[in-house]
Amino acid sequence: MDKLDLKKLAKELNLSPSSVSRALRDSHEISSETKERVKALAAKWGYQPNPHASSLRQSKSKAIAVIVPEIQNNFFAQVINGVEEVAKEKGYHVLIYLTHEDNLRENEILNLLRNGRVDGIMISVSNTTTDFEHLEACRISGMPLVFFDRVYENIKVPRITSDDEEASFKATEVLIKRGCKKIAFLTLSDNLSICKRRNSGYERALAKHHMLDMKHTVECGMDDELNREKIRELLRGDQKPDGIFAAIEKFAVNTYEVCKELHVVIPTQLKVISFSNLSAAALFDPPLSAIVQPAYEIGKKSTDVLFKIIEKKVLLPNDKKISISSTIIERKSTSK
Amino acid sequence: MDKLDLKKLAKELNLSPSSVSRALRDSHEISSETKERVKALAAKWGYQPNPHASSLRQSKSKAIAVIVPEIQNNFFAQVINGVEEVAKEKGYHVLIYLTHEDNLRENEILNLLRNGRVDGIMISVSNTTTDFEHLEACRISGMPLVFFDRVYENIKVPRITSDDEEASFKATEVLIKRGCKKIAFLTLSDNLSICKRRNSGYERALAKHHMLDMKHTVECGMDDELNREKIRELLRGDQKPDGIFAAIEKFAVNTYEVCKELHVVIPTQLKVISFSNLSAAALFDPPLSAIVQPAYEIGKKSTDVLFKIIEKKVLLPNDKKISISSTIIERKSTSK
DNA sequence: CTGTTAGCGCGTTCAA
DNA sequence: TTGAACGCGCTAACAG
Repeated sequence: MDKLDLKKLAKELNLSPSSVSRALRDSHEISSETKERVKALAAKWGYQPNPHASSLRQSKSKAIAVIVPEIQNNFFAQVINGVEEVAKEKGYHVLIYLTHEDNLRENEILNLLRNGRVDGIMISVSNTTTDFEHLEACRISGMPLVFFDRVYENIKVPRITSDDEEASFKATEVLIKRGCKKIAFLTLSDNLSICKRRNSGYERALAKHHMLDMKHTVECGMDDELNREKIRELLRGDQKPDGIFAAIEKFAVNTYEVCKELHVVIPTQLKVISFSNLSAAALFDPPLSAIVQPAYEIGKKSTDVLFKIIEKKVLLPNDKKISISSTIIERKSTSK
Repeated sequence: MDKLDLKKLAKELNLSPSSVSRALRDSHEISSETKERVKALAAKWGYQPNPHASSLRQSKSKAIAVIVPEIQNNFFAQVINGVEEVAKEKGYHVLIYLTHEDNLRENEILNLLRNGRVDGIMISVSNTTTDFEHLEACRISGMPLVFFDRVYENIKVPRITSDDEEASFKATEVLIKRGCKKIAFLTLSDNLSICKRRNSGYERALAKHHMLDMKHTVECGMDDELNREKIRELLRGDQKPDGIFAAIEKFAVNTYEVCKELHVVIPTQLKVISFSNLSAAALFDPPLSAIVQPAYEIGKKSTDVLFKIIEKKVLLPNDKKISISSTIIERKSTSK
């Protein structure tokens, strides 16, 4: 059996292609009798409409794009899981693009998508993104667009995040309540929305407990060895902290590595808490106290909002800025 | 600025749309002078051809599909990373589909893709897949298809895997050399290729060391609590093993959980080794000995082979069955 | 309720 | 070297 199209179905059924098309799309202007006939044959022959023809005609692709910095990260993987779930229900397809934290790559990807390949875009911006013209251009072009987790506040599109500031505040307080006097904050780039918010939460907690003078922020990056070097310095210095709050899971891992190396005992000598969506954090030595973001929910909610835009529904005010609560799981790494 | 198409470019340049099209595709029958003119304007205006029109015309989509059981698993995430890398270089787009280990879902997805939406498919089959007609139908239809990791041997398409049998043999020998006398094997479904191969490696090692009578296989599943229950039984029974070899990372995690609960000390009372691509396995308590699969390489290689098929290149005999070596990292969980 | 016609935007004829 | 015309497969507009 070779190429199957509407015309072939139509000929077999003694109908016109357009009637077949209408029948398959459940048009109200087709008798239920012929609908049945058409659908039966379509099913029997396993007919699938050519998506390119249909997309071309309707100028919509039935596909959405998810742009993330990396995928080898439980958080983003869980988000994608949520996205796929919602997309599937809508009969949509999901395209994945990785920026590898590269602003240039992010730019290229957005360019590729500016031609109708997708009906909407969800993005978590890369940490090297300081120039947002490509995103603004995307918005202006009318492409449905949603930010999640790592957002850019100056562009007026819906943002779905977790409660970073509040969660960081609480996490810092956990350390304080467990007796920490000097808490260092390991963060990524300060031009990253999540880092800014997490930093505010950290500062607010310090301020509340009159510890602002002990504030110590260390900017880490993507390179593990470089991070370890910075953490080594930190733990060897005379301003040695007794608590570390890591804004990124990776940095908690780096901290654990250095502690092993330097024989710094967690939690006795150093308490650690971190953002992390790794379920195996409970098996760490010692089990890592974690701020778990609602990744799957963020994925689902972002996709919901994106579809509202695609379907030109009215966005409620609270669709435009959604914050979903994280959960703090205290484990041994912050115990007394 | 609204919709941009060949016609608009053509008008501005005083050329016909077909000439513009040819110029952009570097046709030899266009003067290099006009080529430059055309490309300059296209770049300036940020022209991107409509992918649906072009796909419809050329019957190719410039997209490939990756079908995986789940994404919240470092192995598959790393594979996708490799896939995206190669696809990007080829100017291809990557569609992601999750089966959630559901044969039915797998079936539906393959059906969706049977109409030209993608030029090729890469799949790691779900563990509930026992009926392979949908895959065979896909192959017969002429759709470029590649299996990776979890393959189905009876369908004649290229398979890219890691050296499961050999790696399992070695892993089992690690346990034996560290003094284990009773080694249990935690596996998923026996109709899964990887599990079959991993089981053979396990058996071969036992046989070599005359321990086949101690063979003990436990079939686990996707439900963590159920798995823990099975492991609890195992560790409480009078046939209590002194070594566990987990075919799937998840089961090692479940084992650790149960050991904590029952105060079974690893590695003194029980040694553990597992397939795992989790870099944080080094931070476990105790650090987990792991068989690390070359996930990223599997992703890249699979995509390379898929493109060879798409481009109708001749497949060398050793493109059809590729096995890439895993690496065993011994850590404290298997020390004496 | 159904058929006919036209055109989505592109790339490939064929003709000049 | 370029332009005009056609059709990929589908669906929306217009008839009947």
